[in-house]
Amino acid sequence: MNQQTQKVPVPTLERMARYLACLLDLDAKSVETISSADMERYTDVNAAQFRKDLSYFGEFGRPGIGYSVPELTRRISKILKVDREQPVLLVGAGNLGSALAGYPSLSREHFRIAAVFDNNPAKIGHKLWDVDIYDISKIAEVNARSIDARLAIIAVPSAAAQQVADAVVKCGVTAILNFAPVTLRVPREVTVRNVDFVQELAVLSFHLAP
Amino acid sequence: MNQQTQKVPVPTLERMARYLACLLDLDAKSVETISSADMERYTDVNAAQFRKDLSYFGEFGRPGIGYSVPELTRRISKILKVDREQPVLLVGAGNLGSALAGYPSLSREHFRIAAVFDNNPAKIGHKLWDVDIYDISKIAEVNARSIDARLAIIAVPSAAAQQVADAVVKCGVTAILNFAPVTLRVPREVTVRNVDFVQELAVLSFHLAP
DNA sequence: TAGATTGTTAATCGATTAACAATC
DNA sequence: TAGATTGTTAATCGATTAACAATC
Repeated sequence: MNQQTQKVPVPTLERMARYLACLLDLDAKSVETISSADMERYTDVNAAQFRKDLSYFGEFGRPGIGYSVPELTRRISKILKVDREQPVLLVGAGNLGSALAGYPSLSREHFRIAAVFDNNPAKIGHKLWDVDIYDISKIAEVNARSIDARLAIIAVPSAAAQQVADAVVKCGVTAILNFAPVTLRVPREVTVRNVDFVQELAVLSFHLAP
Repeated sequence: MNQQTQKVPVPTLERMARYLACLLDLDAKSVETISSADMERYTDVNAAQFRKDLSYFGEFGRPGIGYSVPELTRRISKILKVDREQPVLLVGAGNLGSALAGYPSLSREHFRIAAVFDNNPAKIGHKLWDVDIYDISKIAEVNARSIDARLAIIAVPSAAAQQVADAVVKCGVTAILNFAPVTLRVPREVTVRNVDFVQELAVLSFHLAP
């Protein structure tokens, strides 16, 4: 069975992304072959889980041998669609946006911040790292012109997040990474993932001794 | 049954943190009462799920009426231990660390960045927002002196993350929020949560049309 | 009382893991 | 061949959701 006929669990996708990051490291170190037991050592993901995850997408290894690191890297990259360059719109050129745009592992996985948007006149027309900052009202125009991104990162204050989501969806974005701690309303065909580090801290806080 | 006798699923804790953020908003708007069906409208979490989640910790509502927003806020805050101020060590005063320290919702949930650490001599001795930046080698000393934090945020490059984790664990930290895309090795009693936004992007990328 | 909504049980659904035949 | 390791099935485990008696 494959991706078309069977739907892939979200936890599997999350782990696939982990495997890829790990494999890119191994590949950089010129490791050639790896077994599922080795992967467990690197990622803490159960070896059976690893093999099961891969099985949603096909066959990747050789019994008795293991997996070719370069080949597995290539094939997972393709599955996650990071074998090609993926342009990303970044909305919000504040502290967080700036940190995200400068993140080293972005380019390694073929994500490219293609344009930055902000509503602060002091920033518009300047650059964030190497990327032009445009007025938020220009999203549609800029994206249509040449970028044609379908991925957007929302790194604006909570109060503005929904409007920004509406705007990026209108210009063709179908996947949003949202850093504002609010529930975004989007059409069903748009995928949203939320990152809320205060929520993460709260979960950790629960585990503290009294 | 309660927290002592039954273990709470991690997804429940994650949602508890969401509920709290939502309730803080509602409380700020002076909403007095809310039903589980209302909560579903705000958070997209199924109403039965919401009630089930709360049931791990006791009884919170009144049949026919719903939940008192101030009371529920107070009680969830207590469960997540954010009813008191929680000091947090931030390691890494780069772009990301800076963005995190300045995050507005931190203080609302009673987290306080109590000290910042970096290995860049140009930063040590200065401040990040209002907080002193110390040399990384001083973690134990600074934390012992007065802060006594048990929560730490690691926002340093991947290559340094494990050493930093070792250092904070040694000085009494039992919960770590890790932004470096590596698997940290820590003693069993230490809780780690990872935030990896490139991984999040990769999951989104999978969902893009070919 | 009648209507609303909780807390909890039981049913469903889905994800993880162990086991093992197939195969390199 | 013997040993190692895959891919997949079946068993286990855990989380979600529907249903409903209790109760405000």
